[in-house]
Amino acid sequence: MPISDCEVRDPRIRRTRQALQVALRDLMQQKSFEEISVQDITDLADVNRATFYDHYNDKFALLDAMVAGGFHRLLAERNVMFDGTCPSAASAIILAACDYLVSTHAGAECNRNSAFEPLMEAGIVAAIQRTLFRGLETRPVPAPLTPAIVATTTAWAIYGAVKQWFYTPDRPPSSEMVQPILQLILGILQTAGPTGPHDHVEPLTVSHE
Amino acid sequence: MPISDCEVRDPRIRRTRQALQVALRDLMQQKSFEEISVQDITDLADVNRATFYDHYNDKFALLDAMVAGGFHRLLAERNVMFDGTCPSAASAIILAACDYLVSTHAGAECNRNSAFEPLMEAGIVAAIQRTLFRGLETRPVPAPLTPAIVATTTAWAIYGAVKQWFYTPDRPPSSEMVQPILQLILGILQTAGPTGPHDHVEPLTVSHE
DNA sequence: TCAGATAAACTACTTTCGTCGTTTAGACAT
DNA sequence: ATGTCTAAACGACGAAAGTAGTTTATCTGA
Repeated sequence: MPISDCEVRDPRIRRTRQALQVALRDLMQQKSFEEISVQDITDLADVNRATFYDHYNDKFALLDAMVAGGFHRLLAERNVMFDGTCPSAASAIILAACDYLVSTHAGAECNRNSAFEPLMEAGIVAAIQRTLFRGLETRPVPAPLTPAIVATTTAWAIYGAVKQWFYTPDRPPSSEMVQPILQLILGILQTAGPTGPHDHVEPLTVSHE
Repeated sequence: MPISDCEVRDPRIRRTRQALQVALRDLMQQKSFEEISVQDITDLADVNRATFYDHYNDKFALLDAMVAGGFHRLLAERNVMFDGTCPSAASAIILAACDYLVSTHAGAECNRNSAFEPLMEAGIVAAIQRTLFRGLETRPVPAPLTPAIVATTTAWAIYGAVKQWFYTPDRPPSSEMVQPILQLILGILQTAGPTGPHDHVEPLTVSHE
């Protein structure tokens, strides 16, 4: 039975799981997701096929972990942290989502079929949601809303906007879309009241490297 | 090879596909989605297993068609039409999403794993998006936004809110959540300007039966 | 009504999936 | 260093997934 992916201490587990994720990523440069078998992945990762199932329920679970982890890492690399006061950190999240979507669709196309896209999308949205929630969980929101609802709504809204931008023919560069998308979703975030003690909050630091 | 699902003339095709969808729906009252095999579905639908693949690529595609069609039908039954002016029709969409989510999760639980949930969610969101887009496509929006982007963003935001409500412990009844959720997403819709010729637009008619 | 078209049934086959039980070997604490 | 714990390897198995080709039955249009 598979074990949770976060906070794995044993280096053997990390090595194997990373090998599987790298193998899947590389294979997706050539084939579409549904053409890839578990055997293909384990062959390339050089682990036994049965071992695969010690870590993931199926290839969908592997994809899920890969996307969620990859996007979360992208946010971490860019030092994106959201503390509840919106503007700059939210922009960084939007831009990261644009970049990630572009990067993952660089390889083989025809992934618009099957369960691939919805699954990848769910992973991205979940990562955005967690980031937003960390900044919102202590803030008051009018009942019956909750910080979780505000965070989830914003996360889904952001991804929806980015996705539609991505599939727009002759889309403008992502840098020009960040502000308009931010304006779209700002109304949701403003539902949350000011953060507890202080009335003024310093804008969040965001650095691109 | 599967054929598109909309506008099927041959009654044989309609009968078979409906039988498959009904079978899957009934089976999901007892087992979780991933426990259901194609054989189970075709046995209950009383069609040959090979015939299944004449209509759908796999059971995920069947689920997709079932959810999208089912939710679309729910909207149609309630006479939900969105013509671009927000309030009442948007409320009806939100309420329908709540109801549909509750109804589909009435049977076997443990569907939070695997690809089931993301796939179902994608179907619902797509149906919401199409409904919104029909009402928005002729309205002006500030560049570089497009009616499609506004519609998609709203659709995803609505579903995100409803989903998080659904998973909230001791959640209030859906009727009490419609207004707060509407307030959350209203800001997005208001990005779209007034509909073409007339400055005042009559509220959309919505009837529940 | 009849003829052509085509969906469905059916059989048979290969591939992939998912699991089980055993063995091997690497990680970690003492 | 040494012993214990446990992940990984491995082989084998049955079940399910897909696919291919042929036959049968039904719809559709003239």
